[in-house]
Amino acid sequence: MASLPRRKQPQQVRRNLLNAAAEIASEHGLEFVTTAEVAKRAGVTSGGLFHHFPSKKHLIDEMINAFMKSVETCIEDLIKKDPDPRGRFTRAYLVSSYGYDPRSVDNRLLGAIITAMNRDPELAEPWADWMEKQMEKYDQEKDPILASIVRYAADGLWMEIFAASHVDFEKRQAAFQRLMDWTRQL
Amino acid sequence: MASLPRRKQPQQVRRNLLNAAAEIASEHGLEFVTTAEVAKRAGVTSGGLFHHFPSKKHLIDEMINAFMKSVETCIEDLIKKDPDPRGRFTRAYLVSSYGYDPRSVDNRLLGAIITAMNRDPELAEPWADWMEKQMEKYDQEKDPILASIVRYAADGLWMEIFAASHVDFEKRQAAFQRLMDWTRQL
DNA sequence: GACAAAATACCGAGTATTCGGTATGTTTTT
DNA sequence: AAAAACATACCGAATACTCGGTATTTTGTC
Repeated sequence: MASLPRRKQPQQVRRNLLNAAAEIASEHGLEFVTTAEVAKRAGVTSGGLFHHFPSKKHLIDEMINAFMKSVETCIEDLIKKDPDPRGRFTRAYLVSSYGYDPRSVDNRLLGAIITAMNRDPELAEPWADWMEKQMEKYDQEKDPILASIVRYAADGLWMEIFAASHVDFEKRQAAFQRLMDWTRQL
Repeated sequence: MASLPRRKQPQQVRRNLLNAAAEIASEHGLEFVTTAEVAKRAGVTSGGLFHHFPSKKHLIDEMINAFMKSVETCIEDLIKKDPDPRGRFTRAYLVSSYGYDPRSVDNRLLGAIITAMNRDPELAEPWADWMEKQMEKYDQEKDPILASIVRYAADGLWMEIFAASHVDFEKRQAAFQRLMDWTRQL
């Protein structure tokens, strides 16, 4: 079968570059994302990459923003599907933190991004703004302190997977269950 | 006053090198720790550094181990000074997580190290072993699940400082207080 | 204690490699 | 023909690490 002449799809190449960057960051960490490797995985040369992005920073920033957006929509979906209005946001936040598979691409990528946030605080701002907006919308809870504790614990649950070498999954599950129960009485 | 001829103090130079590495890591992140800069800050040339350490990795690993040891002794001191035997370990863990000043050298260094743990899991093992040992010693609590939740929340409290751009310190303080109360009834 | 010998501590100029980025072509689409 | 979408060939700076040499300290011997 004679293949049709391949038409160039620049926007697809662009997406490929962003995906390649995310892939490398999740596999080995943000520091291993080099322009040469990203270009190679996207089936393009270095020159091609710099045709689509004026600098490496632009590429990375756009990749991070795209991922954060996907996390946001994930949480928003969980909220929409939740029949119980009490503590919806906090519960969705908890589920999304706990649900991550330690080896998953997303979890490792999120780790790389949070790391980058520490170095570059302006990266954290869109996320903080979104959080604040969600809080205003949903945080009309009876016990906002308990809600914040649940969210702190959710972060801890996530970090355990991110940084710990071996984990007691039974205890972890039990802690998650109790936290979930707490969100019902918010 | 004529200064005495300066005697060489190799072990002091060694410490200076380790301190310089920690300093740079806490100021700008582990990725900015270069052998040249470390040597410069320690008042030594690159060659001098590699006389004391066979590779950069050896230098970094030793620096990390030293810092982890200091955190361990900090927690152990808190335990010793605590008159209430109930939930001692969990309380000390919580205090040490909450107490960190966001801008402090130690907190930023710890961030850099935890980041490195994700990339290099063998770095996390000594810490995990120590944690397990502490758990066996102190975790004879009535409610081990609640204890683990408090510790998860402590990690979350720490991470908020590490990664967030702006923080509600009042709410943070309130959450800390309630967590402290919980440790009294463990 | 004097003194040579050996070991240690350190210097500083390199080396090979990697990386982000550029300048300039060549092909494809419009 | 003009513009967009790439490829090719470089550049300059940075980095971990090496290596030959020198200064300093310690050790062994009388």
